[in-house]
Amino acid sequence: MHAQKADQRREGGLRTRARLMDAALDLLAERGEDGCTLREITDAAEANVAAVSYHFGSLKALCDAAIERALERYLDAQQEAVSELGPESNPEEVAAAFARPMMDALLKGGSDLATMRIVARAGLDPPQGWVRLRPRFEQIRADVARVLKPNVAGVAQQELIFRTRFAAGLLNWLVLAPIGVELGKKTDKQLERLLVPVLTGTFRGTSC
Amino acid sequence: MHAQKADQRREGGLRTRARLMDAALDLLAERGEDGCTLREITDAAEANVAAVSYHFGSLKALCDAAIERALERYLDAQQEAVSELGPESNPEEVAAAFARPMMDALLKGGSDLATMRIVARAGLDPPQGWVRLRPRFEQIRADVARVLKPNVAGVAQQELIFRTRFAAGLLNWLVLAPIGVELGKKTDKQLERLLVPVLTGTFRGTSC
DNA sequence: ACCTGTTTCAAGCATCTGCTTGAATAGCTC
DNA sequence: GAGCTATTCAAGCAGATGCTTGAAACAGGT
Repeated sequence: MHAQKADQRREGGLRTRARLMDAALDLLAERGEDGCTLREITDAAEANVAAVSYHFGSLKALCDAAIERALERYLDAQQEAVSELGPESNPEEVAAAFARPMMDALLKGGSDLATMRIVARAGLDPPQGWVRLRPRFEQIRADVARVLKPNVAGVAQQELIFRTRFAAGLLNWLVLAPIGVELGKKTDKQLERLLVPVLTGTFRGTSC
Repeated sequence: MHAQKADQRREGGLRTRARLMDAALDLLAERGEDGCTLREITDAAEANVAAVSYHFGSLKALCDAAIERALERYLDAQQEAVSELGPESNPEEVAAAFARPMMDALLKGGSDLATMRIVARAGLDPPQGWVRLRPRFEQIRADVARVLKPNVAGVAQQELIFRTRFAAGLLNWLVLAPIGVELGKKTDKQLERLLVPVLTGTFRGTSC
């Protein structure tokens, strides 16, 4: 193929592909994988139904791609927030860092919140590419538990990992529940004051 | 109508109605309201498709009825568990009582777990009859917050109600998430030892 | 035996589902 | 212009969806 510029010839194609992706992201966040139809997506993206088959192969493939992108975005944000913790961080700081991506999404709304809602749904109903991403989730939980350990007396590492999963579950539930949208109208500080103590308590359990 | 026994003539009809209800409960718990079809339900209930229209009017009406029954079952169990708390109960006892219905469902599985899964889904996506049941939910949260108040220093009643909502959200997430099924294989004591400290921490926040 | 009201059933209807198809459109090179 | 390739489009297909229909089956009462 003597077409170095063959892919550039039609940036319109890429634009359609991106619009489909964005539309899928929104609808997946709203209604989940079942419940959003091919025609809904193409209508929202202002594209023809055949565009999905052409660009992604199938509706399922498009959804998988959108979900995987959402998961990766979340992992990146979460990893960055947690990586700023030092070995001397107390449980409150860990909770604040851990909740940061979800809180930002709640406050900002839009496609950021959509991303987090997809992540939360993926936690309830693990998608195709879950296996590939799971190590990253486990790594983050292990990191959090390691930082937590010195400051939570008499609780085994394994149990701290469980508590981290519960904390993540709580945040996931929040972005999916109506109360989450409600809390998203508050200010950053208000939300933090409400959420961080709860997560701190989740980490610490009955040991103070 | 001179038919005092007209309703008794066909108890078979009631049996079909009940089978439809049970099948709907199971499928709603598994897949949610979207995602379970008329034919799936009637196949599971070994009934004809027309039976749904005949007994309930429509698929939606059947689902609404099943969801409402699940919510009422949950509210009864929750209310009973919480009512046994006294004004001197500490946060740990409150947490244990509050989590009792969900923990029982996880351990027992079957239609009890199905009921709780429907409740959890209803919390994320409030159904038709939510308005009618909401006061009972609010009453329970207020009761829990009132018992909690004397033992959680310096936290406003309103914030304790929020924490109770978070605690409920955590339990709801648990019955929907794969980890919940996993934890259901443990013993009652093991599950309690794992869950109650976390919920206690959720209630207490950073104040011990 | 006949009637009456309740419940079941097979068949079918209109609509929506995901996906395919063949033709049309547009940019690029020559 | 012609030729090539990438993209878009209207139309249509087979299957699934919720629901309706008219007939049948059945248990009583007369």
